[in-house]
Amino acid sequence: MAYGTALTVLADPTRRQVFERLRDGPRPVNAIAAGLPVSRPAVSQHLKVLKDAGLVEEHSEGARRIYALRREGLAELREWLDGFWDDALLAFKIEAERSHRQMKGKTDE
Amino acid sequence: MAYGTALTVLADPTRRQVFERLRDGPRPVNAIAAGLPVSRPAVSQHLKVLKDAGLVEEHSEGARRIYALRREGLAELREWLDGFWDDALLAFKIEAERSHRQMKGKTDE
DNA sequence: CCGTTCCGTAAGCCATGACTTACCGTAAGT
DNA sequence: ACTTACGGTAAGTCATGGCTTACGGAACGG
Repeated sequence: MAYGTALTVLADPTRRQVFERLRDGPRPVNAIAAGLPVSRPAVSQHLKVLKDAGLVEEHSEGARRIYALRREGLAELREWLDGFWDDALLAFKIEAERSHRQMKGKTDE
Repeated sequence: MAYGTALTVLADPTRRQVFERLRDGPRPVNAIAAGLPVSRPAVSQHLKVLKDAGLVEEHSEGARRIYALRREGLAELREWLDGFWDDALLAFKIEAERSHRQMKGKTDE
């Protein structure tokens, strides 16, 4: 149940910011922490949690640690979410809605 | 940023159990709480949180409150997740895999 | 009515975890 | 070697929130 891990880990707003900052590409801790409302060690701790959860990966480049996104870490969470639309037809409808945001169907709401 | 709300709310394991129990259809609080490792009031509290987050909806039937899943509450979270695959081609592949998996009804793990 | 079932709310306890500061090792520049 | 950037780890503080028990009100059956 790694989707549970992903949910737990991404629940924290600060940690989510850290994670989202990696969207645009790998970065050293420095660059990630810059501008964030918390101290640099706090960011380090968040990165550790993210890494343990398989959501980021890290490699050293000299003195710096470069962190990068691991999209596969989100896979199980995605599948779990998809599981809520288990009917194929309904799933299709959802997909369509997502694609072009226009549904005049009979759905409530 | 309602996806943040959804993440926060679904991060708790017990609350997630409550939520998942509604997958098979609407249920009164009674039925939801049965078998869970926490007290009935705890379940009520979780349901309130879920409702405030737009993840479930509630209507009264006599003395009982019936709770039901609101899949739309997951929409933003889904979109946020999808946003991590911003390359159109890659996104398409993911969609295809998702559809495929659902058609087959095959569960992996 | 009276008891029972249903469930939401209040109050309080307690563990979890997100921060801080302080410190340490390592890498590179001079 | 000395120094300066980089960043992980330790220890301790404090707020958050998930749980419990206790209670109260609403609906239904007898």
